[in-house]
Amino acid sequence: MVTDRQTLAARPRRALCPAHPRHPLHPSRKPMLDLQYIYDNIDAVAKNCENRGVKVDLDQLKTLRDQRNALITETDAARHASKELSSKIPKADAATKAALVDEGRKLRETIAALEEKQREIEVALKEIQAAIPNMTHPDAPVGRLESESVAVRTWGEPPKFDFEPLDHVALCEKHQLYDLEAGARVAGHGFYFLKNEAVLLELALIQYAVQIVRKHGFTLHSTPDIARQDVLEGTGYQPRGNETQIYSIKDTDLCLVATAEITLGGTLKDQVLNVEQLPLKYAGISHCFRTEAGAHGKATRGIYRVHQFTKVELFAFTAPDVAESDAMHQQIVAIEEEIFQGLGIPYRVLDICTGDLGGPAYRKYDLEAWMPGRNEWGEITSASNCTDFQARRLGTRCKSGDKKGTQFVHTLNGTAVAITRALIAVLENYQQADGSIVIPEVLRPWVGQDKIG
RNA sequence: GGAGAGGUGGCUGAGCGGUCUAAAGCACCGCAUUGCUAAUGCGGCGUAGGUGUCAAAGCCUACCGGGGGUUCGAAUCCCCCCCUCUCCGCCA
Repeated sequence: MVTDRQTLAARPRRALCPAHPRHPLHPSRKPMLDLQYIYDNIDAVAKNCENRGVKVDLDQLKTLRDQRNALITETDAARHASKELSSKIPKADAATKAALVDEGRKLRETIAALEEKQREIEVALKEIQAAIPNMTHPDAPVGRLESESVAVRTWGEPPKFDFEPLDHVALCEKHQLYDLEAGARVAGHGFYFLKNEAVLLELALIQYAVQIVRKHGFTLHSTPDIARQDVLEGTGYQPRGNETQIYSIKDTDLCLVATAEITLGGTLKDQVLNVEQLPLKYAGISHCFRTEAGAHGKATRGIYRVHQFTKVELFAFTAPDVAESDAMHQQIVAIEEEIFQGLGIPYRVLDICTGDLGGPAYRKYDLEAWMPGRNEWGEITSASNCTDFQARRLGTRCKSGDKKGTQFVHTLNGTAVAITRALIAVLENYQQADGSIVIPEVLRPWVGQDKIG
């Protein structure tokens, strides 16, 4: 994912918490850790929250959990009584019947009151539960600051220019590769027209990425660009509210997707799979729409941070086993690296530190490309292993022959190529002294020329 | 967008206000039996939560597309929504 971690990856929590569990902003709508797991591993969870810089009242959670269980027992007993009573009514004579019906009516009220109480406790409980982030891979670097993420490896050499390199803004203007003014006129700031070779590059990058991921067994999808609210919620996005990153369509429950992670993850919402079907490897092409709320003033020049871009995304469902999802995570990162190595873009791989993981990720690697125009590294991809955190909310489970019941699968997502960021990296790294831009070898079959200008 | 039909357990499919604790069949598993393949009989066969236990068994509750309502009692009646199929309209 190419995204501002502060705003999207962190997925800020709601400010207000409406009481109804079905309310779109209700905390239960977020992915979360299993309640029983938290209860049984309270110390480990507490330690993890601390590492991630998240404050949670686990004592309160424990209290509420006990209250909840007691209430469930009580409510179930009341319902049992009610059922028993009802079954007597058909056989009763008229006199006792009236009395029984009356008693039943009272029982119904009791049950309703208990249920109401249970709901209240559940709301409070889930509010805490939803604030608890996923557990963390033992090898992930512990740290609070973005700078504490660890560069695990670097590939390629930042190009040395014997001239003053231009940034993508200058390059795009010079070669008429985009039209920001027209974009703003048509749709507002943050929207843009790609033009000329940039259009060909966009198509070429998609083709190139799609060919590679397909080679690695990812099933290609071109996905809807909109999704229902409950799909957004299932994948852990907050569709509405003040700080949302998501555009929603008025008077409907539809939203513009921020990534194909949402649509691909949604494909198996509430499904029970057979463990033998796993892993499932999906790739999706979609447009991505992001409001970038709260991101004003940060790198707003050009197309580094925009409200819409096109992306090829990888998504995987694996067996509920950390060894499995870990291996898939490595594979996804390897594919991302293969893509950027093929493009000849220098990059480094960051092992994201605990404080910057966001809620759902168990571990996350970002690729940052060298961007000469910024004279620094810039995020181009992001790959997360969400273990079962997202699947719990999505309701994607699997059955394995030897085990009773079902387990939540593990989900992973990663960027194959996000067009705007990749475009910046290509343009800036391949610029020449004469102002022209060389087209990377691997893209030429689709671009149809070897340089711009 | 309009009209009609329909969504029930892994699948087929009955039930249309009161042991539904969901019939039956298929599939699947176990046992028995028949010298093999196969057939037959018997039993089992879901998910989630709670309780219980060292663990389990067991017991309780919920779940018949989703949500809400009526009722002592709802798969069954009422309202809203979603989806599928057929036909019509519109359209790239």
